[in-house]
Amino acid sequence: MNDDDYICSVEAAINEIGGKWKSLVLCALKDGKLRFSEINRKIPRITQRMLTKTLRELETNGLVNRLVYPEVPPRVEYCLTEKGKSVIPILDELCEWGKRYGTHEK
Amino acid sequence: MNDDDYICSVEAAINEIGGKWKSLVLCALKDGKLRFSEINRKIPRITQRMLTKTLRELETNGLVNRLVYPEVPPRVEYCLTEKGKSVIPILDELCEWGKRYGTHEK
DNA sequence: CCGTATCCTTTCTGATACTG
DNA sequence: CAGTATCAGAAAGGATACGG
Repeated sequence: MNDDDYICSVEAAINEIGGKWKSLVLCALKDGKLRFSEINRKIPRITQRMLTKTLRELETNGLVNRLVYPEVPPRVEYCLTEKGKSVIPILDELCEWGKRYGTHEK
Repeated sequence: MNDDDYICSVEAAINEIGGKWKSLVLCALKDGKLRFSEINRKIPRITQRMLTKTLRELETNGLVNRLVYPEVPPRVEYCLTEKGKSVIPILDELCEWGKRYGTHEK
C-alpha cells in the first residue's frame, strides 16, 4: 500500500469514529442495544440535540442501527451493526493506550 | 474497569489523535524523521498554518519531538516519541478497518 | 419518550501576506 | 526554510423551548 492509500484510509476511519461524541456513543452500545434515554444516562454531559445528531451520523455511516417501536409512548432502540461491532476492539486498544499514557505526559 | 473509566480513556485518546490532521501527520512520520517541508509534501492539502498548529499540539501531548538545528537557512526535524510510535499500530488497524468497510456502506 | 427548531457562542479552518 | 499574523467564513457545540 502506498502512502496515499494509507493516509486516505486512516482519514476515512477517523471521520467515522472521531469528533467529540461518536466514540463515546459506540462504547456505550458495546454491550448491546439501548434506548435513547439509556444512552443519554451513560453519557450525561451530552445534550439531546448532540446525541440525536451523533446517532444519525453513526447510522448514516452504517455503524449503528435504529429500531423504532410503533408504541405510545415511543420507544427507540439503538444497537451496533456488524461494522460498528468490528470497530470496538480498536476502541478498546485506544482505551488501553489512553490509560497507559496519561494526557500531556512524555 | 467501569464504564466511566473506559469512556474517559477513549475520549482522551481520541482527543490526542482525532481531528482533521493529527492522524495524518502521525502516519507521515511513521517511517522516521522528516523536515517541515517534507511533511507538507506528504500531505499536500494541509496549509502551513494548520501543519504548524497540528505539530505543536502533537508536541504538547508528547507524541512528536521537534528538533531545531541552529543553521541558516533554518532546519527543523520532527519525529515520533515513544508514545507517538506506540499509537502507530492502532492507526494501522484503523487503516485496515477503513479499507475493509468503505465509507457509507453497511 | 424521543426527538426538532431556533438562536447564539465558540472553535476550526483556509487564504493570504509577511518575516528572521 | 519554517514559520507568524491577520482576517473572514464555516462548522461545531450548547441552551432552551416546543411538539407528536
